[in-house]
Amino acid sequence: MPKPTMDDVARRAGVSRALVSLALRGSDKVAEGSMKAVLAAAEELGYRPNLIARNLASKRTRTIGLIINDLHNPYFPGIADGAHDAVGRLGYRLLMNSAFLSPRDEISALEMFIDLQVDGVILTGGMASAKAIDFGARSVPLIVVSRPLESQLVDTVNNDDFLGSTMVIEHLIGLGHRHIAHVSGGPAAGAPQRLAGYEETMRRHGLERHVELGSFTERSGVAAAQRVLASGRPCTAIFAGNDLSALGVLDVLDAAGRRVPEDISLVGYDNTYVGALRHIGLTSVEQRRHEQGQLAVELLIERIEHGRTEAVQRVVVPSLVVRGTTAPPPTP
Amino acid sequence: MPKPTMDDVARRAGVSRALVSLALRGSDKVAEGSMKAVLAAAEELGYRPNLIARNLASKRTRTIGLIINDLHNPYFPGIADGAHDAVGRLGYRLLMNSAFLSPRDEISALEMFIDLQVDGVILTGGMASAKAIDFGARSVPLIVVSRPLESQLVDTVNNDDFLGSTMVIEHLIGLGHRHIAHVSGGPAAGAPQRLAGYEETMRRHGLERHVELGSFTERSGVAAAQRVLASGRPCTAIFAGNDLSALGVLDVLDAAGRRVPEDISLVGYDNTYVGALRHIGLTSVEQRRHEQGQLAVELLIERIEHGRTEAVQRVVVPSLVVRGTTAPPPTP
DNA sequence: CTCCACTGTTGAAGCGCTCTAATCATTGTG
DNA sequence: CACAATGATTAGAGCGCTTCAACAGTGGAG
Repeated sequence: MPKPTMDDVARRAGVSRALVSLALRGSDKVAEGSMKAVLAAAEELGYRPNLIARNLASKRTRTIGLIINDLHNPYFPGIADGAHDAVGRLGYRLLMNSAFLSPRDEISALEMFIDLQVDGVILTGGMASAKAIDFGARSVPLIVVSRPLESQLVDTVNNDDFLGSTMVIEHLIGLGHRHIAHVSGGPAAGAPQRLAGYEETMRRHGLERHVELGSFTERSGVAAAQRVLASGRPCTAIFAGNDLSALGVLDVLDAAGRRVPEDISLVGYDNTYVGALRHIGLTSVEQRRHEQGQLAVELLIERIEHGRTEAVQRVVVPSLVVRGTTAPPPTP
Repeated sequence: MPKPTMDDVARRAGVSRALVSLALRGSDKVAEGSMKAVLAAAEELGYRPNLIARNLASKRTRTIGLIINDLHNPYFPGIADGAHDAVGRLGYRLLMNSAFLSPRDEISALEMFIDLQVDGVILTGGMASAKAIDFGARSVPLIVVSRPLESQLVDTVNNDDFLGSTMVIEHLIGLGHRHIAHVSGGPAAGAPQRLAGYEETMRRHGLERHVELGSFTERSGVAAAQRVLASGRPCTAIFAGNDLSALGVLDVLDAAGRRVPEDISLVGYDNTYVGALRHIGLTSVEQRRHEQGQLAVELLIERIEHGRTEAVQRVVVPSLVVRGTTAPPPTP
């Protein structure tokens, strides 16, 4: 049997389709009696409004699309949680997709959301070109989270990566480290800012820089750490661009028999639950993901409902979380 | 300026809307010349088909909805990857949502997909009632992954939890362990089967059982491990129901100064990348997630395109991955 | 030539809803 | 008691597309 439509409900309740439409959306111009009749009829028929038809007719979807760059990265769920909370509170729906770490998939996820006419899109992390993002922003309110981006069109929410990175290096220098290597994230979201914070702070303290390229994945952390060790350059501390790559670094240090933090200190970024496990106890930087996710939804809805058009850039303040992987360098 | 519609393209190309529709979907009954004219016109206008309208008219969406039980659990991304691959290969789209670990959110995600008229839904993990799931299955082809479920309506894909669990216990017993505690997952997906495998195997070997209730989260692993230690019962090995809770157990053992595996062995389930980190080196059970994700999509499309209606239950064979957290028990 | 079978194309109906403007029913006012 | 005002309801157009039946145009068979 085909699904009941609004007409079926109308017939059963003895009213017009228009009234059913109003009643089901809780309009206050529907008489109490009619309201009850409609709700009863809908209940009896097991009626569920067809969102496709509704969206087509109303040209609104009350839906926000969330694109997660990498499902494997424990950084992102916190953002999703924040978005989920805000969306529920503000009467919207959430629809998610992943970029599967590929700029191409990222763009097609964005296009899909645009074609589905979602009211707004949140892009987290990711590496799609700024041009592609701006292009998308011409079709839908768009906000980019956890990825610093210069744009006249899209809003952004970020933690202050430069500051967070500076805090890390100051912490290590404060402990007495002079030889600090950085495993960068390359072009990944926020990585250039973290690199800049590292370089600026090292320079300010007159220390020599040592950067190895990574990509915010565990694998890249492994490769970068191997290069650090192979380089033969003195190194008493490694600042990895994110927790995930720090875990890769940790693996290599373990395998090489270098004790953490006795022989070498290690810091990550993102304060993920994995790093927080006591067994790992990674010193890291908290980004306030939940807040970022909520903020993103709120900003988006500001655009959707109040028609704001000038782009805003929101920055949340990161904080250093000191755990067991950092200590003074070994005394020679 | 409003977005161009199909009529705009038709006008510009000097053909009818119906022909544009055919051309854009690559029909072979469109003359070469018309095809080119239509594509050119669409290109020039920057036309993108409105999926909502298309879906309404065609009553198909070529979209599969994937509901992930817990974004924080590193188990699920592997399933999503598998689904993503299969979906791309078979010409469908993927849309995701999370149950945010809540049966209520799980059901509303399911309802949302139904209301959006997706062609099929994949439910991973989760704890929604079988009744609710069967109800949903009456509205959309549904498949449940990584959660054993008896149902006449929905397909399922699982690893053989009973077997996997048996392998774990046999491994521990083979190492010489006699006092093996199990941190179960309660009613969580697959947990009862793993519990059964534990109990059956222990019984068969004439060993005493020791079960502490958990819930497949890290926190629950912490609490359960504390109870194991506080119980005063002898225990040389712990089998946690999944990797996530094993990590919680590990935390407690670390804090209590119990060395793993010298004092106590630890096994997880799921073979997540976190457990695989050398620094942790958790012995675990591989579930072939990628395969499960692919299989789910294939089964779903079988229903969608070939109208299969009898439910099938697919089982993939798990395998034990021995790492550094298991060793013979300490000699007294 | 006529007839038929194609190939390519189109008009129009319709998917299930929303929303505007018009209609109907009821009440209050002078 | 006529008339305006208010409240409740509905007809109908329309959202942007697909689809189906119908229709030209072409060419080959008879």
